[in-house]
Amino acid sequence: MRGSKREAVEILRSLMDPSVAESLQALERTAAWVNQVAQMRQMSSFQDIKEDSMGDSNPDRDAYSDKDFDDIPDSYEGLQDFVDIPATVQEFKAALESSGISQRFAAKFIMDSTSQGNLSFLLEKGKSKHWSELSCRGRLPYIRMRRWLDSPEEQRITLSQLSMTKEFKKTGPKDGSGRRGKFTLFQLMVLCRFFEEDQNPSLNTRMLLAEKLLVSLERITIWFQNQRARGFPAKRVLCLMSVDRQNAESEKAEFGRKYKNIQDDIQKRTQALTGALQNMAGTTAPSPTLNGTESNLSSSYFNGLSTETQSPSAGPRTMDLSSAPGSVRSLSASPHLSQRYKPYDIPPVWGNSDRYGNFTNYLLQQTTSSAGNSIQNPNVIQSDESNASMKKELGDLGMNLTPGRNLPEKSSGSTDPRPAFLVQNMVNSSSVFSRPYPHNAYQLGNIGQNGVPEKEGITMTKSSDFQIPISPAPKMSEMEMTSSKKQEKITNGNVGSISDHGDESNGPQSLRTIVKEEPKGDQGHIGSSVYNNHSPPTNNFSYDYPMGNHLNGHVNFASIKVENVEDDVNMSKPDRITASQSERSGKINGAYERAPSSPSLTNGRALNSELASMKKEVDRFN
DNA sequence: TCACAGTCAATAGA
DNA sequence: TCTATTGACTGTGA
Repeated sequence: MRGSKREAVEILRSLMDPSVAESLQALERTAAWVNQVAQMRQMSSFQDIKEDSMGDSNPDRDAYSDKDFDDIPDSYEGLQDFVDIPATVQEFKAALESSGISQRFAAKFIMDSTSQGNLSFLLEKGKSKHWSELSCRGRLPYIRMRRWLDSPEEQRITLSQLSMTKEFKKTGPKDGSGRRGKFTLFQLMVLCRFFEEDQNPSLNTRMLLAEKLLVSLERITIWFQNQRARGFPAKRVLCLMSVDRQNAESEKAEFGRKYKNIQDDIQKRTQALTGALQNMAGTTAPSPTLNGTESNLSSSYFNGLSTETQSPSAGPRTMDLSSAPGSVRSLSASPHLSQRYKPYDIPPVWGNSDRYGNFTNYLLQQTTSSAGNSIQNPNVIQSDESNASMKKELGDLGMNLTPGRNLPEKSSGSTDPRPAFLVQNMVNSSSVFSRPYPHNAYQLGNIGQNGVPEKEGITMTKSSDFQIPISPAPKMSEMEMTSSKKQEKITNGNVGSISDHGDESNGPQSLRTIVKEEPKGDQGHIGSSVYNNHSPPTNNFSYDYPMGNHLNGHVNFASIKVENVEDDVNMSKPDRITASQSERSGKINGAYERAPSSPSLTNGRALNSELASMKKEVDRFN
C-alpha cells in the first residue's frame, strides 16, 4: 500500500511544473516534521518513541535499517529518510550565513529558544553525528533545522523577525549569577593525568582529588562527566604543551581555528629559541668533540629501555603510545566507546611504549596490591616480588636508586591507594607539563633523595625538516644563565659550564653542552642539568623531544616550574623577558613573549596569575 | 545514587 | 559582537 501511494505521488509530481513540485515536496516534508515533533512532545518520555516509531537510538547500531523505516507510522509518510545530520548542519550553517542570521538569533527564533552556546555545540557535534547515534531528544534540534531548511515559509517568517527585532541586538549577561568557576592550570593538569589513567575514577579517587585540589567533589565529578561526554577536550592542555608534531597535526584537524593559536604559539617560540640559540652561538667559544657528548646520550638511562643511541643528525622521533597498555586509546573497548572517545595520542612523556607499559603495569600493581594501606613512593622500587622486572630493568640500566620515603597513608583508610599514588606521581613527574622548554631529557648522575636526578641532560637536535615544536615558552632564567659570562668561567662538565662540541659537517658550535644547576626545590634538593644543544647552521631546526623521559617522576615538578613562575611573576610587563635579557640580546626583544597556548591562557596577566596560584598549589603538594 | 545525554549560560578569543 | 568552549545544571533510567 505504501509503495503504491508513493508511486501515485511521484506520478503526480512528474506532471507538475518543477518549481511547484519542489514547493509541494518541501511543504510535505515540513508538515511531516511538524507532525513528528508534535507527536514526540506528546510522549511522556522521549525515550518511549524509539520503541514505537523512530528506530532505536542504540549508538552501537551503525546504520539506519529498513526495519526502522517500516516502523515509522503512516503519519510520517512524508519522511523519506532519517535526517542526514552532517548535511543538515552544513546547510543550516550556510543558510544562516547567507541570510546574515547570527547563532544567537537562530537559537532563539529558529531553534525554539535554545541558547547560542548550545546551537554552536549542536552545529559542531552534528558534523560527525549519525541519526542512529542520537536519542529522540537529541534528534529534535536537528529535526528543527531540517524543518526550517525545508520550509520557505518558515524562512520568510524568520527573516521578517530578524528585521523587526532590533532590540534583540542588545546583549549582556543575564543575571550575573557567576555560577561557574574555572579550574586552574595546575588543577587541569592533575585532572588530565587522572583522566588518562582512568576515565571513571572511583569515588575515593574523586574525593582525594577534591581534597588535594581544593575543589568540591561535585565539580570533580562533573568535570569527569564532561570529559567523557565530550571526548576529553581538556587534552588540549596536554597537546599544547607537548612538542609532538603528530599531535600538532591532529590538533589542527580537530580544533580547527584554534590551530591558528597554536601556530602563532609555535612561531613565536621557535623564533625565540632560534634567536636565543644564534645568540648563544655567537658569544661562546667553540670547543671539543661531538663524541664525548654522544656517549652521554647513548649511555643515557632516559633514552629508553633499548641501548639505542640518539644521533644528533637524526630527525625528530616520536613514540606512538596510543596503543601502549594503559593508554587512553587502549581503553576503547567497544565501538560505542571508540566513537565517543576520540583517539588520543598521549604526548611522548613516557619515553617509549615499553617504558610506558611497564610504568602503567607498575602503577596497576601498586593500585591493585592488597598488601596493606601503605602507599609507596613511586620513585622507589619496592622489595615486592611483583616489581622484580622493574627492578631488573632499572638495575640493567645502572639506575642507582636511593631509598625514598613512603607516601603518607590515606587517612580515611581507603582501600584504593591509587589516588594518592597518582597525585604524588603527578607532582613529581617530569611530564610535558613541567617542562618549560622543549628538550630531550635524560638522566645523568644519581637520583637524589627526593627522587630528583642530580643531573639531567637535554638535547635539541637539528633537522632538515622544519618541525613544529609545541612547547611551553623557553625558561627565562635559563636564557639568562646561558648567556651569562660567569657561566663560561666554570669548568666544563661542572654545574654552570657551557661547552661546544662541533662536528665537521655542522661546524664547531653544532653541539653545545650546558650544565645547569637546578633551583632549590622545596625539599632542599640541589641538582644540575646538562643541556646539549645542536646549534643549527640555519634557522630551521627542530627539537627532538623527548626520546626518553623520567620514568616515574624523577624530576621535581616544583623545582622547575616554580622557578619559571617566579620569573614570570617578577617581570615588569606580563609575558616579557626581563629587561636585562632584552639588553643582552638586543635583537630578540619581545621574542620571548609567551604566546597564547590555549584560550584560557592567552591573557598574559591571567597566565601569570594562574602560574602564581599554581606555585602555591604545587607547594601544597610537596 | 550514579552516569549519561542534552542543555544553559558564563566567558574567552577573534 | 560574533562564535566556541566549558563549568554547571536538568531530566532520565538503571
